[in-house]
Amino acid sequence: MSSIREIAKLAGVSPASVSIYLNDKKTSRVGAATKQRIDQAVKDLHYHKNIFASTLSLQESRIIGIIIPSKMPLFSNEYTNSLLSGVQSQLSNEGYSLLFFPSDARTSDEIVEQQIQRSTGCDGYILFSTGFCTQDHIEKNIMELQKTDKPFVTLNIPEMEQARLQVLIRDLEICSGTKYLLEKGHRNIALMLGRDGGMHARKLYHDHRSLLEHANVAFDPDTVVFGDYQAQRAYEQAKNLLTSFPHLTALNCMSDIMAAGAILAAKDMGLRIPEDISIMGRNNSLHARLSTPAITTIDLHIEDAGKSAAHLLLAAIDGSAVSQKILIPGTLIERDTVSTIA
Amino acid sequence: MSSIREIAKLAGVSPASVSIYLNDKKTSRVGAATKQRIDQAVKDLHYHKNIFASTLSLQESRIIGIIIPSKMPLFSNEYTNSLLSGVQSQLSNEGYSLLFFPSDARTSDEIVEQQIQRSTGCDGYILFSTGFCTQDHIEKNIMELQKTDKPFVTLNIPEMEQARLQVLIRDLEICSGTKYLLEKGHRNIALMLGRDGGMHARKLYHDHRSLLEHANVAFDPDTVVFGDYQAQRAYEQAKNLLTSFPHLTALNCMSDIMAAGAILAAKDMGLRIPEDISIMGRNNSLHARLSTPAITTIDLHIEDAGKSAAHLLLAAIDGSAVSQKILIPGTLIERDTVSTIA
DNA sequence: TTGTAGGCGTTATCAA
DNA sequence: TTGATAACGCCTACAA
Repeated sequence: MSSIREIAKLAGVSPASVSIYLNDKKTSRVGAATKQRIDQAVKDLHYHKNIFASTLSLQESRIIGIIIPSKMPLFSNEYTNSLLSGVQSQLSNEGYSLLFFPSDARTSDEIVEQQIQRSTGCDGYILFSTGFCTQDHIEKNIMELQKTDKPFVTLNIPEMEQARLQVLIRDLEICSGTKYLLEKGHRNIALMLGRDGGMHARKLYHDHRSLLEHANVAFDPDTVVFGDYQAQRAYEQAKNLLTSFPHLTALNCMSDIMAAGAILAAKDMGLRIPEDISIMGRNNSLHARLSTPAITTIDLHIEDAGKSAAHLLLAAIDGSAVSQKILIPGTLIERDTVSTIA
Repeated sequence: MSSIREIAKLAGVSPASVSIYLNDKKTSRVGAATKQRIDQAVKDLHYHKNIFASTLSLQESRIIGIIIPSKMPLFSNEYTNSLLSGVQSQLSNEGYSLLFFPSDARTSDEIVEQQIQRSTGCDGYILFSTGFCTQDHIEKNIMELQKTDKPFVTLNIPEMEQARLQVLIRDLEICSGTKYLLEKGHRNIALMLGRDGGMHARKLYHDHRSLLEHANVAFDPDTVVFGDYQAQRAYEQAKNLLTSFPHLTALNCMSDIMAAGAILAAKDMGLRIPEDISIMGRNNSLHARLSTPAITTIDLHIEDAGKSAAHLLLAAIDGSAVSQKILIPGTLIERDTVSTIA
């Protein structure tokens, strides 16, 4: 591992000159001939600057820590991946790297604590929420992050007093699938949610219920089920719902993948979609487009949310943003799984 | 940003004692009373060890660099995500972090060069291949990686002399979808590939062709198309193929998503699957399972491949692996999109 | 135009 | 049981 000193020796100059030249190729601080010798030495010794040493010296790493408080394997969830994709593309544009930390903890608050332990030196953080995060844990996570004295933005986490920089995906806070189904004349709507205890699922539950009540529709708690975001589970739950509540005319699913599972269930029961049963997804993922029938869904603009978060964080790092909330609204995508009821 | 020195001062001990204690809580090198004072100081000052400084001192970062030579946004491709998921879960178990680098370069060789530039200090690398990588570029990438003097493993890259540590997904080298279709009696098989120029696509092309020739089936180059791995493109290409070559009985697609696009095309043309046309996918992704009809596909065990790569890299880092090739075989998953031809 | 010296935070060696 | 000191590789202020 060749160091700047070896380059200096080989080129017959001082380490300072090498450093200055390599950080600013067109500096006038170093002569043309010297520059050439340095270039040659760099080539000969396969020199690359050690980011750890330079971070230590500059007190700036150009690395962003990604905090995802989940015990599931990373990169296995379409939703989080889209968020990450947005974050990465934006950060990459500005020359920032992304760091993902290990953790062997069980609960989401311990995971975050461990990850922060291994993260000192990052220039900032993005905190994701997951189905595992309870309100308590998130508050703890935010406090933990605040102690680092580095900027951070919360992404896709329900509104929180404590967080200064937030990007919110609005449709996770209002249950607009239910709203749409009501407009289409549906009155018997089941709701299929993600993990119980997750903040999003809870919020959706609450809003679903009040939307129904505002529309003077009786609310039956048994028509709301919590799952695990997986198609298989949704398949089983949809079957149960459709047999237990035959008067149901619509299933509002928290994700397209759950909707796809529900569609399979309905088909297997000999029901036609949308004539016999309407099914809403959420996300506008590829599954929604490729399904037959194509799934009516809500585009959450997840990637944009990721980009916004990255953008906001960079602004905070260079000091131009102090406190800000960005709301990403959803867009209804009407396809073939919802019928109108007279 | 409190340092070990401030902790030492507050606790009334030397930095050395603090360091030793924090790295080994039950050391006998530090007295019990001292330990307590250190713990208190750590709490009071929100101290976390600076990984950059510690890396510099230990010459070990416990960070693995992930090199993905693509200009597409990361985390937006199901295939790569599964690979990454395997890599991350395995590495996380052993306490390693993952680092993703930025790049604004255009070609895959420049991307890798830039990324390596920003990576010195990582303990090792995993090099991914992408549809953008030509043979030339990959060779250059490997050479570049070798110069770092750190271990690296190539993942999902066709066999390469130069690389010492490799994990190969076997089915990307033999076109087993075509083999299966031949066994099922098909003789008129079109092949729908990913990006032209990509090494995998080329290899598949070659093997498809020789499988046909071995079976004494005439090969028509016009029945092979290159795409972009996207469903939309596959949809259009499938329509073209099915109109231009009405005698076709099967479409072998390089990915499930392309297969899903092809299925949509066939349906739109009024063809029944698999009675009128058989369609093979590859990957055994969620799309294959959720599609109607469910797609017959080849499970590539992508996540396992990622885990193997991580495992191999860790073995190389601790010196127990020097040179090794791991082959991940594919498994045929028979579902509902391929018929038998008498 | 160039070199010297000190510091970034942590760790390891050696002496007390 | 503890403390002083040098080293990891880079950067920058200051001196030449």
